[in-house]
Amino acid sequence: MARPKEFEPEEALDKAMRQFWAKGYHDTSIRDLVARTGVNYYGLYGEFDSKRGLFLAALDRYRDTVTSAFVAELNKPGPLTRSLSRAFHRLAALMRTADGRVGCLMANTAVEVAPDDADAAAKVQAHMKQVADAFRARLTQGQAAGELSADADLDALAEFLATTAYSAGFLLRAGRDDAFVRRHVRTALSAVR
Amino acid sequence: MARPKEFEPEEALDKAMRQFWAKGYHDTSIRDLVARTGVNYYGLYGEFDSKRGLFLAALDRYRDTVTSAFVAELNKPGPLTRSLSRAFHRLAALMRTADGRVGCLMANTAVEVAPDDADAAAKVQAHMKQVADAFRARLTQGQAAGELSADADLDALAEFLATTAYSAGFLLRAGRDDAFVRRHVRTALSAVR
DNA sequence: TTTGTTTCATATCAATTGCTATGAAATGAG
DNA sequence: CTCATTTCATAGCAATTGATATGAAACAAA
Repeated sequence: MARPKEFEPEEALDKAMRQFWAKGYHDTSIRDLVARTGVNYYGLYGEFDSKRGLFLAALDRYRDTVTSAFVAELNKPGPLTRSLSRAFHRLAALMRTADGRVGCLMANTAVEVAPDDADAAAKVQAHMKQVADAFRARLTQGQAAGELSADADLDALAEFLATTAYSAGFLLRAGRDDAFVRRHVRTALSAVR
Repeated sequence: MARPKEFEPEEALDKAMRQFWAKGYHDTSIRDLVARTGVNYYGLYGEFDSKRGLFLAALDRYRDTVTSAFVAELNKPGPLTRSLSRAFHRLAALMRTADGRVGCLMANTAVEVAPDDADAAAKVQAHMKQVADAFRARLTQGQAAGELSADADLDALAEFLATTAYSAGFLLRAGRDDAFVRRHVRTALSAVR
């Protein structure tokens, strides 16, 4: 018994996420978010409390969509080397959106807001752990299959690959072309043996 | 025949650089810069034209001080492996300032401002080239000394190491501890052979 | 249709932004 | 000392910020 909302919260959150992804937190205003989501102030504040609340929700959505897609790609069957290179290829695709080469929202956030926002920092940390865990699981599986030397330090390699993923996002956002990023990843993967 | 300035331009620029380094561009206000440098609006604008002008000048100063120090460390005599690991150790020290683990100003700028500021982007690009060139020169020297396989792709390795340097800055800013960064660098260096 | 509730569109708020103007203070030339 | 010049300290500017208030519009229950 009331006027219905004219927006889908998930859809609005997705659009807000893309805005933060492209422009960062400080350079995105509420008015930008209103324009991009098509949701007015009332709806935005009613749903997310504040600009910061919306941002934190966007980080969660990023984890549930982009990060998940990457991890899923990594878990697809196939030989280890092919798995890794395919996952990084997918990563590059994910970081190239309609807004351009936006990189990784979590990496961008780690640089721009995490030093001054404990909640954002916690979400970034959780994300990094999630990615490193996914790599570690895949490496463990590969080691069991004999695709990796028995004495390889899986923890170190997993964290290294996770950081390499962030580097790829950084390079794309910094304007390096796909070939440059591909070469970087190829060199990094040469450490996995 | 006039009132003398009460500040040293270089010294003020250095303080401004550290402010941008710690807090980024958008989250630093002119008032923050006035407070930190001790120079008033008149002096700041007379010397640097605008907030953006001051920022661009700060990027130049970073290149001339921090980047230079890193490159100098890399060029110190010694075996290749030791040179590299010592350079990365120095890097970690440079990225830990009185403001905390601030990472690399150029990397931070690449993420936060470069996508929307061509001049800043150009300075970041120049910095990346400078670092990669330094690594390439050191690798070439190492290869000549037989410390590196004859068929090693020096261009790829140099860019990889440059990106690894940025990654180290990223990790520090993201809050990872020194041991984590050290391990990452060690794993990365295993690709240099 | 009436009424109560919720959302919409927009106006408005105080605070902050980058930047400029203003007058007092500090110098050295005459 | 006088005075022109430059810097200092601070007040002020319009514009933008995050956030809220207000009244009209859109529903469903009665």
